[in-house]
Amino acid sequence: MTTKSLRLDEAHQLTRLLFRVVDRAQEDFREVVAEEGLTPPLARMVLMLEQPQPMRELADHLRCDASNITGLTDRLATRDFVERVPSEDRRIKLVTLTDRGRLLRSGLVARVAEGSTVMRRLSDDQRATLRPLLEAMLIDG
Amino acid sequence: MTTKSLRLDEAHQLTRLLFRVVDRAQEDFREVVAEEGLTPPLARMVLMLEQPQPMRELADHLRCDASNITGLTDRLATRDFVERVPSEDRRIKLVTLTDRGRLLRSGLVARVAEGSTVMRRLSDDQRATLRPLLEAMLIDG
DNA sequence: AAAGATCCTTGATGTAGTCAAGGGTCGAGG
DNA sequence: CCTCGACCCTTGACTACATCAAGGATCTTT
Repeated sequence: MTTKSLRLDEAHQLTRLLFRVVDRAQEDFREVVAEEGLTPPLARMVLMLEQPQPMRELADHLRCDASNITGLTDRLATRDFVERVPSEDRRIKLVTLTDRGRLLRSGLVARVAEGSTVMRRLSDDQRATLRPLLEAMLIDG
Repeated sequence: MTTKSLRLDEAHQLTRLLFRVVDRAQEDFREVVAEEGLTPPLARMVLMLEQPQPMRELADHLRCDASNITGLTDRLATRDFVERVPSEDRRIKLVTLTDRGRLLRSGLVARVAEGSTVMRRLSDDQRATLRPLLEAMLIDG
């Protein structure tokens, strides 16, 4: 019983710790993408566009309603970062990066990786230790 | 040069991995608090109210504008989870859990700790390994 | 050819967040 | 004492996200 409540307490602490890391990581992300004038949802969408994607696909991956994608796409399109390209199946529209969008995306990719202060604080050894733990946390689902 | 680009690539991968964990953790949180009829911002506020807090304090900790706290407090107040209690300094209002709010909060604390599927996937050993890494990621500001 | 499914958009609605402005309160200096 | 500046909270206007319900266009299946 002592053992058990101790374990529970440890679990709570570790969870809190994880949440703080989560917060920090998001904040880092937000700051980085804000430098490019983007909000996190817009940036995530841009990052997902290495290849042109059907809007439906984007909705599935971002786990949101399809109608939401319409709005995000509109906002990116008015800034000339993406355009809607018709697909063979004419129901489907492929969201495609413009030249300007590709430039934006490559900048984002670099900055996001470098800008994660959370990761920068770890040594190479620590990173190597971390990787399998992160992978374990994602098993299934 | 090969070494360096390899390191960069590893960093990218690790960052992506971290982001997936972050996503998963948030999703877990959202599901758990949704069971209590709360959105994440409302839940975070409730969790912060172990003791009554000046609204200003809440704004600082949640890193948002003070006016935002007014809205969140309103929403929690109409559901009778919190109330505004005057402080000695009459400029300050203390957001305080009602009885119903305290009940809600203790339920949340338990569920959040247990509901983090991300953490449940780790063994005790893995958790022990993880902790110092998380701590390292948070060093300073 | 008709029925049903799929894709995207639109309109309505609610939450969350920001900023600017303003009223109430406190504290310090004249 | 009293005024000025600082601080706290609220309001109003605005934007971004997100959901749902409904609808038009297109494909697929029967």
